[in-house]
Amino acid sequence: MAKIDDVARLARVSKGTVSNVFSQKRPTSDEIRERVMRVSKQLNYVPNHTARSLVTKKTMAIGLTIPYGSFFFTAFHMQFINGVILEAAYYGYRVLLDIIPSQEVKTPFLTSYPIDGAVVMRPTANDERINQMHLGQIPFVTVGHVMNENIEHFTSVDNDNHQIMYNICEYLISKGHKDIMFLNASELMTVSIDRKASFIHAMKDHGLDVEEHMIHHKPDLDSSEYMDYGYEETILILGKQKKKVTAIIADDERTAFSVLKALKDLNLSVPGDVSLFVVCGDHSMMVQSNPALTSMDLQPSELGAQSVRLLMHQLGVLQGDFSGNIIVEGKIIERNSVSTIDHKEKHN
Amino acid sequence: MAKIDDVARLARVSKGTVSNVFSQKRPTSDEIRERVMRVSKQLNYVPNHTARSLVTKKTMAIGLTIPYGSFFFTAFHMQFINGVILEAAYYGYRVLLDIIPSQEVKTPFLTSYPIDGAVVMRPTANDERINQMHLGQIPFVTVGHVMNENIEHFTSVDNDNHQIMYNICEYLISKGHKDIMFLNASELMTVSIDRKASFIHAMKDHGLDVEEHMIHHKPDLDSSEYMDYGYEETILILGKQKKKVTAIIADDERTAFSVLKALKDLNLSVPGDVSLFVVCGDHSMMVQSNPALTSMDLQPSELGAQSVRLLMHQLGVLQGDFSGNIIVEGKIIERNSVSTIDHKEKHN
DNA sequence: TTGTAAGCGTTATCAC
DNA sequence: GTGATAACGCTTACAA
Repeated sequence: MAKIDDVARLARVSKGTVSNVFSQKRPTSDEIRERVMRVSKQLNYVPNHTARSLVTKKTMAIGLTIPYGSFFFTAFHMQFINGVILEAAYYGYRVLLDIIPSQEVKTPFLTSYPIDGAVVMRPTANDERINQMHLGQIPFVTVGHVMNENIEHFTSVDNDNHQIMYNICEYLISKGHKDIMFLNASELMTVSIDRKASFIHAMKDHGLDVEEHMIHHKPDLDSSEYMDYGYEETILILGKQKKKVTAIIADDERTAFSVLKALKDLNLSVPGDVSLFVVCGDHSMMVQSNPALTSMDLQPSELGAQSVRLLMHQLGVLQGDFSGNIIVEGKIIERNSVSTIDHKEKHN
Repeated sequence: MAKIDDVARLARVSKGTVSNVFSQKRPTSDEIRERVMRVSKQLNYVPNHTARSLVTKKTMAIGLTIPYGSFFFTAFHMQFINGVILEAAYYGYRVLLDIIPSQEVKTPFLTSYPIDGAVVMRPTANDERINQMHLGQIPFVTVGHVMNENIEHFTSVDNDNHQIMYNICEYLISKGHKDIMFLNASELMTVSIDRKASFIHAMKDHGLDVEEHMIHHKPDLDSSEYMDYGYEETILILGKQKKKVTAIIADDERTAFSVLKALKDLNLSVPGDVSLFVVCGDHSMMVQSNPALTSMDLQPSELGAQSVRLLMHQLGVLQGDFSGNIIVEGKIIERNSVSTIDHKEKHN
């Protein structure tokens, strides 16, 4: 590969000038610029990204850290990633997928991350990756709030998980549901902690008790139960234990579909016997499902875009020291999986 | 951030020695290694990735190039990406998402790619990105074969699209279907070219004519029709034009769901009136759909892993100059969306 | 096994 | 506007 000296020599200018032509950081005369570009094309020269990074201390890449424990992407992840990539590209940044797989990895020793900043998706409590970023002094914004000791971090994007969960409960309760089963996200994630609290809160506010069988958490990725989350719980609680449950809240569409399958196996109809509410999920899937699934739209793509914008502020790409929380609204989208319970009927 | 000199000074060794401790390329005495590590921890030192890259000429990252025109990920993409990331991580490589968005981008001037190699997903005919890689001398493997002038490239991973399409057709024909509508992928992608050819081939082999209304191509991403692909075609051909169609082959699950919706709107049942066959698609979705969708499993995750392995051979990480095509098998998974046509019944 | 010093390919700082 | 030259932080011969 041709290097800057080759171009400089052939164009009979100094390397500094060639550099200026490409970086556009200093003006150059038309004549020289043209000559340099012509020679560059001829030699097939492009500036070496790594060398440039070494001196500018910018990699023009941001890391996208996917939560450990949700390695199988859901629609939420995909849409979020879409939002991040698109927005990052807009500012000339590339996205480095930064996933810590649970499997063994060959990386012998760590090095610094070749990124200027990072978007950390759904941090867990005391998330080790957050500590890493903090130590490495890498600017980052999280989706979902940080719960690490000694780290006060106020740059994050999130839905208002408290509000969202509260709204979902009120929605269901207003339809006459009292026996609600909540299939929450992984216990480790901070969002699930918030949602659980709000679930309990909302129930209490309406004079409803929360029993143990009503809240479940998604198992770890390594767990054999991971893929069946939703199915097993439904079979167990509604089938074997014969608990009364009139509505189920599922954490994502995969879980929702598992529930649907379990309900079918139990000969229970939706929403006739049991109502189903999905937190997030892919629109086209929700629509087509039978019945179409009522859901809470978390606007993942918007979350992704906003998180990048926040990061750009931290990196100085966007003006203004904009740090803080951005709340993206969640909207209930009514479809056909939730029905109203007529309590008089139930009295016989 | 601490640098290697700081560590060297404090540990009273040379920078070369510190380097050796971290890179493990040369043996170091236990005593010194320990001292260096202790000081490093104390100073919070990690080797600078960029500086290392500059001299080793390795970035330890591979690019993952998602096809232009399919910016909305399907299950195929997600599973493929999963396969790539996992396998790359195993060899200590990170993955740089390398998507060329159709929108305007701020990148003023190009630089070299900070990657050691790339996986190019679903290249189009005369794919510009392939030309770029070729020019930049970046090793790459494609998923789907290359159709660029002057570029002979034999390192790719693929399903046997000819065989797959042929098998699908034979499967449908064996069930008595003669009027099959094929909702193909984007016209630009090389896979769609192969599949179209095989579709026609298979039909001809069974004495069936292929009329114009039987083959469609997914519109461009920018097109307003993109999201409705499947719905519009079904309404148009089966509804307005009242063409006889007993089976539909959909390119992905999104398209399949759109078709399902259109069919419902047309008051046509699946598989009673029309059979539906999906190429690829997410297992959990296909299973839960009503009816469960019969599909061809393309094993995207396996494709991803294999493509990385091939790339590792090219990068010398894996031994042996393994270049060529790896074919990943496609398997028909029978569920409930395809029915057998009894031709006697149709004679009244 | 460890130290020394010459790069790696840019950009940045000065002069001019 | 342009040209020298010193960084940038590391690896790697080569020497010791």
